[in-house]
This record gives sequence, structure tokens and C-alpha cells, in this order.
Amino acid sequence: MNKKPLHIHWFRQDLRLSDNPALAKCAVNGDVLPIFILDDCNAGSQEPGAVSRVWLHHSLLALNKSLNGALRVFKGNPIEIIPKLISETGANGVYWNRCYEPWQIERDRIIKLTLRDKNIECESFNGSLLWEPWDILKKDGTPYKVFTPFYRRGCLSAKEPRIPISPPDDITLSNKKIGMNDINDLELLPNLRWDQEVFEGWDIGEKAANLKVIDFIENRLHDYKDGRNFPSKKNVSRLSPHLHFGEVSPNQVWYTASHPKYMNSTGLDHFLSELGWREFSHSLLYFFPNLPTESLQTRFETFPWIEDLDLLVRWKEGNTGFPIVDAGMRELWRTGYMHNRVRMIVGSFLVKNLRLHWNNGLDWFWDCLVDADLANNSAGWQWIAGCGADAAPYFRIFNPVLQGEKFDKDGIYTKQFVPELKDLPNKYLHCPWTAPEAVLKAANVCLGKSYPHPIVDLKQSREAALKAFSDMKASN
DNA sequence: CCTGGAGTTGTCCTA
DNA sequence: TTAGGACAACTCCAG
Repeated sequence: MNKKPLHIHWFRQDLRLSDNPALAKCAVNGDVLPIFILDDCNAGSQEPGAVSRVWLHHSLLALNKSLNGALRVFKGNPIEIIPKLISETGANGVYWNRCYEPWQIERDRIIKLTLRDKNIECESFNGSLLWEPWDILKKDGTPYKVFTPFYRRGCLSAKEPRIPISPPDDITLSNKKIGMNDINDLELLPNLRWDQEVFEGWDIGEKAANLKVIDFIENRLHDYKDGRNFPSKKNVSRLSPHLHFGEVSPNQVWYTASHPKYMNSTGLDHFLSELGWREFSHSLLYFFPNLPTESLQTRFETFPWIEDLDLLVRWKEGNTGFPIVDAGMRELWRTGYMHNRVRMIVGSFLVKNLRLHWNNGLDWFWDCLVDADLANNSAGWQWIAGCGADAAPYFRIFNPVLQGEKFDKDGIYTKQFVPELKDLPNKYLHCPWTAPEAVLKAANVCLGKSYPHPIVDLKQSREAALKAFSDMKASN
């Protein structure tokens, strides 16, 4: 009996068939057993949040469909499951695409050692980054800490990213009945179904992700450079969750956007550099595994953060009394997403005006975002807090009134998420506390009742933050 | 080792 | 009304 060899493809954050290097390798080597393992054992406090799990559920459903129902799913510790699976199925080996969270790197290292010790084939591939972190280093061999040289000197002068590869066309899927094959058994959905509304606005899975890439590049990229700053415009790609789960690879996005037929010279470079930021965040996380919890600038250890649960709750719920901040926080809660410009505004407000520790913001984003990603989330918060390697200068403090007037002048975005202010004239929309009583009354706004008073004084809190910063510097 | 240029996204004050 | 400079030096990076 001439039995074809069997290999396992372990899906993780590469939930797609096309441009999947590990799957391609697996498919040419014989039969493929596609598996997914819900690992709630190794992540510690960095396990995915509730919203992220719902996305994962839907993404796995889509993947399983394109695998004709052949995906086998497991719950538990991959360190135990994979060797067991290999001995039970007689598989020759296992392939996967690399993940870069410190806990996944450590887990995968153990699995690799264990399997190679038993002479079992085991190989990992790059399916999630344009450049591996260890390939982008300064001339002295140390990692970059500043974005611009990282991207221009590092990435752009390095070897070109892999050209996307086709999905395996002659894949033979194993029909071994092992593990579970009902995604529902992973219990990724919440018991109380709060998720219906959040996920109304998202099409999940490889097919949807690819359509979105094309739609963005054809219809929204031309005005990306400026349009991306306006939350009511449709000029951002909203690809982040698809990239996080690997429904589409950065290589596919990079080369599709760069295709000569689109010729988007102005928007293109800016958009590609955003993919560069994604690379930079992953590089920082790889070389500084404490990025999610500790300020990269150690002098921030003495920074006088304020602890105030009430202020934090007001921020989370979008009841700060600053309309664009509240719009952003409510957008996050209602849709699992927040426009990038608004992420900066609410972030600056949290760490500078409320002066709450950036960890609070990171944790809340982690729980609420459909695109929650350890590298991007951590690097973003360190950037806005001014404590990162390449961070906004501390004195650069966003004023939510000015930001609102500049980037949501007509109030379309703010009024969508803060409807109690929908009848307020735009002149007062971003600073309702300055509106004359009669104007408020005509707009059915009663400060302190229908909409909160501002929870901080912008001027005073700004000055206090600057003072705290200069005190910190003086003490170091 | 030294040197010089440069650094995602802002705000406020002054002339 | 608007444009330019101050803010705060510091670290990073390449030559």
C-alpha cells in the first residue's frame, strides 16, 4: 500500500489559503491536516479579549468553509497537543507561520525543540511580516529605535518582500476524524450575545478581506494622505483586523497597492509607510518584549500618574464631556473600532489631561478592539504617552476642542456617536460648555443631565502634565 | 570616537 | 488674521 505522507498545517494568525508559505509547503509534501488550537494556556494576561475572540470565531468559520469543512479544532496547550497529534495520526511533520508575541515565540520554541528531538519535521515560515525583525538592523547589528531610518534605510533598502504566492491548487485534505470540527465547540462567542451590533459592520474572512483591499485601493487610496485624518471620511483602509488574523498578508496588500495599474503616487507612499509602522511595532515588540507593560524610556518609572477609577470609567464609557473624545470611545464600544486620528485624541486625553497610566488605555483597547494586536497596541500607546523609543514629544498635547474643530468641523462623526448633541450648532459642538443657555436649550442639551460637564479643565490639566514631565526630568 | 543632522500625526503666544 | 517661533533638550543614526 502506497500511502501518501501526511503533514499538519497549524493555523494561527494566518487564517487564509492564499500567500500562505507554510500551507504551500505542507501541500506539496502530501496530504494536509489543517488544525487550529485555541491556546488559553500560555498567554497569561495577554490572552485575546472578548471582541477579538468573536472575530476569531467568524474567521475560523470562513476558513473552515474554504477548506470544505476539513479544519480540525482543539482547545488546550499546543505543547502537549501537537506531539500527541503527531503520534496519533502518524503525521510526518508540522508547519506553521510565525507569530511574534513573546509568549508565542517561547511556546513555539519549546514545541520545535521537542519535535526535532524526536526527528519530526517541523518548520516555521514568515507569513505575517514584510521583513523579519532580525533582518532589519542597523549597521552595528542592533535594532532601530526611530521609525524613519528603520523604514527608509532599513526596510526599503533591504531585500524586497516576498511576492505573494497562489493558494495551493492541488491540496489534498486529510479526512482524519480527530479533535473537534465544530467551531462552536471552542466557545469563542459570549454567553450574553452583546456582539450582534458590533459585528454588523464587518465582513470577516479571507474573501471579504481581499475584496476590501481592492475596494480601498481603487476607491479610497487616492485621497489617503489628507483624507485619512478625517474620521467621517472613508479614506482609511480598515484592514487592521484582517491583517491581525492573517486573512490577508501584508505582502498581498503591499503588492496590490503598488501595482502600476493603480498609479496612486500620492496616497501610495503614505499608505505603504503605514504598513511600515506595522513592521516597526513588531520589531519593537520582538526586541523589547516588555513593550506591552513597561515604558521604554525608563525615566518614566518615576512619572506621577494619577489613579482615579471614576475618571477612567468616564473615559471608557465616553462620558468625559469632550464630544470628540466621547464619540471615539463610543465608536470603540459600539463597533470594535476607532478611527486612527481619534485614537490619538482619546489617547492623549487619557495620558496627558487625565494623566492616567497608559496601561489603562492599552488594556481597554485590548478588550474592545477588533484589531487588538499586541505589537501595534503597545507601540501606539507608548508613542502617544511619549515614553516610547520614537515617541511624540511630551509637550505635544492634543486639544480635543481644536482637534474636533479641525478634523470634524461639520460634526458628522461626533454627532453619529454622540446623538444627544445632534441639534447643537457646529460652532459649539466641540465645546458645549461655552454655548449660551438659550442655544443649549434650543438644542435640547442640558449639561450635567443629557450630556456631562467636562471632567477636567483643559488648560490646567495640560499645564499640570507639562509640570509633571519637567519634574520627572529634573529628578532623573 | 566625534560630529552633525534629524525626529508621524500639536498648541500657544506674539508680532 | 496669520505666520513663525518656542516648547526641551535628547537620543538616534550614519558618516
